[in-house]
Amino acid sequence: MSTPATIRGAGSSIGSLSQRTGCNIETIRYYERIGLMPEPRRTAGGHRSYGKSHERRLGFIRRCRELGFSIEEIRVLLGLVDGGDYTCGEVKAVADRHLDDVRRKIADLKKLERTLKDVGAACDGGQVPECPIIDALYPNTG
Amino acid sequence: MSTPATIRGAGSSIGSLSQRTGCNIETIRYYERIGLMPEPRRTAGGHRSYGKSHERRLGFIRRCRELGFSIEEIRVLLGLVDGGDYTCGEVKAVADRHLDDVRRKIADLKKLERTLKDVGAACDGGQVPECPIIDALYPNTG
DNA sequence: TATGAAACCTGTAGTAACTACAGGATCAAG
DNA sequence: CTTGATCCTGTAGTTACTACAGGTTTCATA
Repeated sequence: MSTPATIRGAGSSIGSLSQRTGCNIETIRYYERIGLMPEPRRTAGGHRSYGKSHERRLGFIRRCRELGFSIEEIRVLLGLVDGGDYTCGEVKAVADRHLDDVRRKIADLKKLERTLKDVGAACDGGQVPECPIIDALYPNTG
Repeated sequence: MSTPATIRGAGSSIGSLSQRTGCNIETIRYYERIGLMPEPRRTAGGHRSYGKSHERRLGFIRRCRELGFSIEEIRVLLGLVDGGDYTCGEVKAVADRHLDDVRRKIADLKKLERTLKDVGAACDGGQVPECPIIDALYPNTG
């Protein structure tokens, strides 16, 4: 009458939290070690026991990571949330700074893509030795 | 009548190689340690002494890194060059694989950019607590 | 030739964000 | 009570460098 890991609010094991969130076990322990996740209660034998709030928080962290926020950015975000008195402006500042980062990365990669395409275009991929790509990769060959 | 570091083909110091290539000293030593750069000759006192071929090779490595090739990809490329019997096709294969990687990264970042923009749009950045960005970052808040 | 600062040497440890063990304890089912 | 799955801690590995500490060499100047 219940999922194996959640028997009447007794809390769930790290394994089942891992399965539900898609975050692997070592990573959950890692987040605890670096202080993103709070220390959970333990069973008599010392096994970690998680509740709903842990799952929510871990979900938040994972979502942020998917969106490319760094651990330190997430720490700031969580600090605001934990403090409880954050404003929209504070949160938006973090998000906007991050958006700028992402846009810069896109621009860099696009430049890179063009160069790689150009470099590759010079080469027909044949059996001939002395590939023009190699030459192109030597800066100002003289 | 000569640059301080290059006295009559005697080879240049790691410091001047660093300056000419823009690659910092620790990194040059690191490339040597991992086998990308060959061990250079040494002075009587044990200081590294580089020639033109080292500068060319280091230039190649740096250029590849700028283009986002990983150290292992560069190792493959250099292996082909060092072997001397590479074909255009082999080189192009490495470059094309890398170009695919870059394009995948661009696509991912663009998706991310859209999401961050959407998330940010919900927020007016005001003084109000309870920012909608935070809510958006909790996955399926129920 | 002596001196002293700048550059160099080796080896180790730190960075980001995890992942992967080793070696042992606990849990849940039968 | 046994057994196999899961969990525990602690340490080391990953990528591509960077940053020391503590000591030696070089080289321009006095």
